[in-house]
Amino acid sequence: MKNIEPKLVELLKQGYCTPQISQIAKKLKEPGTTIHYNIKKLERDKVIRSYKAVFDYKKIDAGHCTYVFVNVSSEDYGSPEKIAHELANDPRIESIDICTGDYELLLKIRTKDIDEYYSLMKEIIAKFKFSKASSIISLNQVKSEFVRAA
Amino acid sequence: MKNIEPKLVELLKQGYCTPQISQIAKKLKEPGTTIHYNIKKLERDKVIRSYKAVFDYKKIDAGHCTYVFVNVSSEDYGSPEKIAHELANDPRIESIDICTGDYELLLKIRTKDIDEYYSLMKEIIAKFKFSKASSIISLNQVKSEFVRAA
DNA sequence: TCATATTATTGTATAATATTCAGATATTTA
DNA sequence: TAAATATCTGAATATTATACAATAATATGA
Repeated sequence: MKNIEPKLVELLKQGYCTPQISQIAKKLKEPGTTIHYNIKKLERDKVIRSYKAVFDYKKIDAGHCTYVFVNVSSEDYGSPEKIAHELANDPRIESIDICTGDYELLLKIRTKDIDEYYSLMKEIIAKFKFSKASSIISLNQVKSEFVRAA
Repeated sequence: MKNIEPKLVELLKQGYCTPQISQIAKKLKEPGTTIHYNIKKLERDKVIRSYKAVFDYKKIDAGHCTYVFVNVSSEDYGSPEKIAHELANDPRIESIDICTGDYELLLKIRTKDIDEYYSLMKEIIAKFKFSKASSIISLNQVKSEFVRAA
């Protein structure tokens, strides 16, 4: 058998979706062409960045969710953006923020389990020479990406 | 003129999108019917929870992003889930986690500006009798919902 | 092991949906 | 207030998803 599922998940996690114009038209009781026009405008103006799927992350081996506060190395302290952009390549990192407070970066990380989390952290701490990383583990994800849990 | 934009944003923020089967088929070089079958399976098994849009939140009056750690009231300490589910109704709250550490809840909040943030916080602190709330403001959102910033 | 049931793949036909286009209407600009 | 620009919308068309049926692969269990 072809194992298409992981490829689908990877594509749908970031994009490869599209708005349901006729469903929206029905819901808002407006002509489909009007909805179409307005959505294209939002796309043209880059108000909409992407259309994507939201998963039950436990079911795609990404059920272990952790927030990580990071102090970057003293050399990188002045421009954490560079590291942030490199971290953005990792598909296990859901979000990256430059933030106020005692740390420069706040990461949201999804891994299969705490073991995978541990190895990812060791990897990125070594690679980017973080001076400190402090973790908060999510025990229950009630809402994610504006979508409520089942 | 009809001002459809805010209604579109509200709908697309949580759903009203669908996968682009033929595009995925082209990308993965598989028959469209095979992709269709596999995606329907993911939906049937509730692996996929929703299809939605990701926005440039600055452009939809939601550019002020804050992470808020919450201590709930002593009465609610044993079951923060109840409050979490009520908070989930607010469209300005992107995510809600029950978490480890010094706080019970971690919220991700998107408002137009710090004024709207302030009034929202006053509202929910009063409503749910939080005993403490500690905020970290996002200065730069490099990646959100698995999608990189422009 | 081998028969049987279940699940997965895929081409063809059809249904549903998005998109184009052109004309009308509203709004902005100068 | 006239001209330019942006928005709305119905009708025609193009694209895409879906239903179906045949086939193939895998799992089940005596």
